[in-house]
Amino acid sequence: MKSTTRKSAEERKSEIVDAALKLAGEVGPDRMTTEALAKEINISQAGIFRHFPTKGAIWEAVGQRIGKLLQTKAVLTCPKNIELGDELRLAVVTHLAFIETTPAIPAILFSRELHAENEKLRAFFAGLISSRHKAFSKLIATEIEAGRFNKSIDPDDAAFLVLALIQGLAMRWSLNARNFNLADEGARLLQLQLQGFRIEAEKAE
Amino acid sequence: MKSTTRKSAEERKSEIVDAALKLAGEVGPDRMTTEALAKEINISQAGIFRHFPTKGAIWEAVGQRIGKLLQTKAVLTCPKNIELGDELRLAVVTHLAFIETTPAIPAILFSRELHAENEKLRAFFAGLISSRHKAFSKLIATEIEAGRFNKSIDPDDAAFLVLALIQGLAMRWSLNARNFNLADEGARLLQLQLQGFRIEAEKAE
DNA sequence: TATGTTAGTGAGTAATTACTAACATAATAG
DNA sequence: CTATTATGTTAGTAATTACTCACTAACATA
Repeated sequence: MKSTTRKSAEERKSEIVDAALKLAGEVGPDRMTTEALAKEINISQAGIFRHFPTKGAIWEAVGQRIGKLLQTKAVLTCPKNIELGDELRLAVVTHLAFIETTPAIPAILFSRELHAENEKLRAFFAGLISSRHKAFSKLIATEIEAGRFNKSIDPDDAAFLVLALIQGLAMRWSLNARNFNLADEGARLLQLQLQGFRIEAEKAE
Repeated sequence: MKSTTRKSAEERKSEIVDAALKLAGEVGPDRMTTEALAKEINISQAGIFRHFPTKGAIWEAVGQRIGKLLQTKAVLTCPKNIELGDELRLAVVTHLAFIETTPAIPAILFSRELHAENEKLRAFFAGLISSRHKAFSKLIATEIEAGRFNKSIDPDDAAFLVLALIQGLAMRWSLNARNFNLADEGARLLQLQLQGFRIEAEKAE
């Protein structure tokens, strides 16, 4: 199929990153070959390398795309059918909802590409996670100062528990073929988690 | 290097599984090639296939080995320097200590081999996790019945939180090049986690 | 000691996959 | 309208890796 129209490099690059995100979620990061990528957007495999010098560069671009999405889109994807008591719950449920629409994220997080092959990608994700941890920690500190959370709690540790909740849930979601609702399940577990942090109120129903 | 002594098939099989566990932890499950396996035990690469029909079969054997280790060795590896308040904490810290001595476990849990290539291995690990979940859930239910945990807590959900704690911690450990003490860090976080479940006692120091 | 069995080897093969080289044509600036 | 550049193609390469095959040496034992 000889193409008659060509796209700008910018557009193609974007298409390639789109396809990478899609395939990383669908078939897994390590099966996302340059061949599969090429088929997805209907160009030749070699054509990919017009736009990225190495496959590693594609992964970097995917990382940056995810970073951008997290900034710009995350809030929008927050489901409206969940009651939100506070900012922390908003942040967590929003994050989960975003993961649900972008399953490539946990897939990449559990991938060989990240853990063994691509140091830059690992550093990038480590940074993302670290920034989430800081954000959660800050929100928790605020709750403590406001007297809503027990003041004996270390905000950093509590933030680790919340992060672990997300990651553990993502892992279970992944192992269970993504066949339950992340945000719903997460909201329920988070309720229980935060209840443990809270000071003497509605602990028993 | 022509060998002059030969080992029994049983012995060799065991050696191969040992080497697989070791290499999966050291270089990662997906870099554990049959070549590397062969070098590790000083036989030819082809020799591996005298004992296992496919590489997948090796993974299955590794899974079973891990299952056995969990049963028989887990309790023994529990570190003595940690005070244990109750059975639940014993179970979790023991589990973490075992992971620490067998880093192949999280490595496999995050591997493509498990998530994408080997359905049997996935099922096996899913079973392991499920059995841990049940065990934790039971222990938590006991605590609730004994009046030490808040009775509004759902034991299954609470067990998910505890499991998530372990898995999230293992992920952080893995991403941080295993450069902190799993059992110690886990014991501290668990303290905070369980404190949230407990009924009105020593909540503030 | 003859004979069959089992553990082992060396030399391949087929498939996959990131990446390159040489060439081709659409888009576009002058 | 033409020259140049950017985007694309086809056809390859080199490396990796699970797995096979023909054959051999150690071992058991009748």
